[in-house]
Amino acid sequence: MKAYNPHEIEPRLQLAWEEAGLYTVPENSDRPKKYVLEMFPYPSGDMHMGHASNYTYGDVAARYAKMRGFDVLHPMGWDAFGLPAENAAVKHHSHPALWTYENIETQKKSFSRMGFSYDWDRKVVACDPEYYRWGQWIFLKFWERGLVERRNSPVNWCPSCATVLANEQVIEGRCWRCDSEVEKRDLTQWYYKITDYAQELLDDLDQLEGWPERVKQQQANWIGRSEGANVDFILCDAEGNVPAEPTDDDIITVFTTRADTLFGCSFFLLAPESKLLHGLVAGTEYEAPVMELVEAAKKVTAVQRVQGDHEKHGAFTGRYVVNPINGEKVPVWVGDYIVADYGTGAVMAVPCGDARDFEFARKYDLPIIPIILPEDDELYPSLKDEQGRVVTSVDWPEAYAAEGILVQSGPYTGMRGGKHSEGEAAVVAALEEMGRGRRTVEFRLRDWLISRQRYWGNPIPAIHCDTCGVVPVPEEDLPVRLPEDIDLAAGETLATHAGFAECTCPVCGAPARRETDTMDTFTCSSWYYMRYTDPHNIHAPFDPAKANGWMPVDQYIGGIEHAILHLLYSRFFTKVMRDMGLLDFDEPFTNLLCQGMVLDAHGDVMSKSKGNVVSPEAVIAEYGADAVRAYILFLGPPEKEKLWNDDGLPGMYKFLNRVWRQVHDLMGNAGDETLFAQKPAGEAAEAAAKKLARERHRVVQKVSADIERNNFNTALAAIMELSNAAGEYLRAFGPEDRAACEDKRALDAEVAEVLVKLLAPFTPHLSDELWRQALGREGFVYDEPWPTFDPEQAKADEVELAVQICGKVKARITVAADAPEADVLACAREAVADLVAGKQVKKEVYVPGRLVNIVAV
RNA sequence: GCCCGAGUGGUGGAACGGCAGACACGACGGUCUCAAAAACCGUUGCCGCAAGGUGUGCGGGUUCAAAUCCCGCCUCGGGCACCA
Repeated sequence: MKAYNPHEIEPRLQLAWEEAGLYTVPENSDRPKKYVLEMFPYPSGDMHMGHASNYTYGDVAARYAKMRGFDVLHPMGWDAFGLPAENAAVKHHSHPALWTYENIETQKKSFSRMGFSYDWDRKVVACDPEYYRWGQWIFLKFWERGLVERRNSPVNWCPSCATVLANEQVIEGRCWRCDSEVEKRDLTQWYYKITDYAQELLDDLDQLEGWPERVKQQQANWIGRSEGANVDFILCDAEGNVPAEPTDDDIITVFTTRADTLFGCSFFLLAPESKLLHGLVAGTEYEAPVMELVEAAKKVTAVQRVQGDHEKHGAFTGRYVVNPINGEKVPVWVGDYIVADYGTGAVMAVPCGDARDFEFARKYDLPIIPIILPEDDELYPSLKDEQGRVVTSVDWPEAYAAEGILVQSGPYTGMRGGKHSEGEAAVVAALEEMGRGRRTVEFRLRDWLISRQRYWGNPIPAIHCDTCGVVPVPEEDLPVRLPEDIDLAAGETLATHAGFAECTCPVCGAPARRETDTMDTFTCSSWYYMRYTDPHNIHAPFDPAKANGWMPVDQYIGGIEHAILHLLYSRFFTKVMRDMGLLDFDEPFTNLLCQGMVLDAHGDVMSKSKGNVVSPEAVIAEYGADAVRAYILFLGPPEKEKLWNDDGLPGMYKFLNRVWRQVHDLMGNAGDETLFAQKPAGEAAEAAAKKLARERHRVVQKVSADIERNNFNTALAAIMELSNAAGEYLRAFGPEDRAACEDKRALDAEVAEVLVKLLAPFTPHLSDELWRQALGREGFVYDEPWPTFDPEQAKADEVELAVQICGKVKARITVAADAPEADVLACAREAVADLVAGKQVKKEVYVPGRLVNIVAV
């Protein structure tokens, strides 16, 4: 027997697997399919521990599925567009493609060194024109379907990245990538109208039973559906007179979820960015203070706002509107806490029921009219009895936003108020009746801003023509290729590049300008998983038959940081492509596993600046890929954060060594390396043999179930238990003892095979080497069927039970597993007879295989 | 503020409402060795010499039985946030 040497085995087998095309998945077989996918990486440089763990989980799932008889699609690729490549190009005076492809090669080698079972024939690289042309094609199809829009509005601008960002890419007012403070700018940009799918994106979360609850919750939060009503207020003069026939210009609509509080509206607010504002104050004494506030509001950054407690500011416009529910005149103010692009950008203020309005009313001494009270409030009886009493702001301690009883609310007084309340329904019904309100739903989700002012991305296939306007690039002209001769270090961009923008209008043939913005990299990652199903198609992004055959992804694995971004966009793409007739399913990812971060031993994030980074390459160099894989899996459940402690790795290496020797020993070819101490065979020894035979079945059952639940750590623990049982057995019987007994020879061979196969998804090199070298088999263990088990044989014929008195363990008894309840109880009573003596037995509970509980007092 | 999730030995972590701490790491003791490494054996929640007691963030409750279910807190992590 040779000693276990991963450094010799692993590279040799990796080469053999590659030469055999082991991971090339067959098309059109009659086996069931399984699509196992890990989120493709950004080619940032070396493989880090996050990659290693993420892809190890996927590899176990894929290898297990293959051995269970599935055709397994398990591809890999690179999310290759993005800013780091540009920054590197500037730094090294080279081209982003160079840096990108170099990193891809480095990572690809690392992945192979980990022994991952990827079908490399299906590699997808997002910056390859053969891939990105279809991203452009999808853009054109979205455009045809009215899902592309170019519009001017305030957008998030990252000054450091020199580009705009999507809402999803702004985290607490900062750029998701470089952490710079994001500014608001008014710019004309390209959007994908994801809001058209807001309702379905929300509803279909319910279908996703295989997704973690927190991810669904986060998406629901982000989509942010609010049911409410639009209510029309009408501009009036200072006396409260409204035009007899109000036109659209006289109406300002607000969105509210609390129409029930309309009687408490004491002022009215517009966002500083409101387009109506200037018309209301132009030429009046109010113009100056209002405009001053508008200017001041522009200077408040998102970061300042997020950091909370930003004091509210407002200014009176000198104008009034009439409240449709009671005809009351209320003043119109501008308030810097009103969000311009949510609802209508105008709000009815009800200070008694809203903390923000309350704060504003206090500051500017505006009336606070109490119209809703908690049922047990002490003011309630007095207000209820004395209709018409107006309590001033001095009397009213704080905003009451919860459900309550409406007071001072005309015909609605006494009704329940609150969101979706009786009062709310009644008020909206009345407004609808008079044509001054209607039910509506608002979403927090904004359209997806996809244009970026960067070079290293997928060019937006559009052309600007002076006569025809903005027109699409004809399909046959795709792809719009990125020019290769660009000097980013000298500050050159697509917009300043000589030649790129130059073109002719495809409609009228006149000289025109090409769009010089590129697409958000998240457009590339929104459909790559479909491309894997048909990666070399030159006529279409994919053949719908192939995509429908493999999709949806059965098991998707990636980081929690994409809970919203990538996962929401991908769901959106899937739904649009379904509506285009390309796909016949609604959701791209059936089961989602979000892995937790790998942290250092103290629980800190690994970072270069902290100097606490553990490189997978370095530990592979010491212990081999199999030990690293197994150790990662053993650290804990995938979805939890994992603390990497170098001290544990040698332990895993030791375990693999032990299995190596045990398998050889079981096969009778350990030679002088039979290291296990010999004990004379006897009754205890026979018990060890019996236990091993039982464990062989029990452990296969447990490992199978655990892998299916992604509990890889406990699956490995169970394999260790089988190995421990094998160790006891091998210590009890020497090679000669076993060779002389037919039953034992059979047990030896069976346990050796089971150990090798159970470990195959976890430590593929070790298993595959043992498969041929120790077990003397042919082919690859990857192609072998997963071991089966017999639940009957997994059961022990004798069990130890705890005997409790009132829930406290007082004794233990051993009984036959199938002993009748009466016998077990009799045995239990006897075991604790002295403790029960003189007491009255009230109840006896027998849980087979577990315990007997005697309740005696 | 709203919405999720998590608190178990020295450490990572196990545990369909049924013997808490599986499986490991570490530590301690031992075998082998001139010695060390490797390998192997044993001990290891806490208090206690022991009998025994006690124990899953804290306080209650349900139950024959609670880490697990319910109620109220505390702490930590994550998401959203002047979203009307």
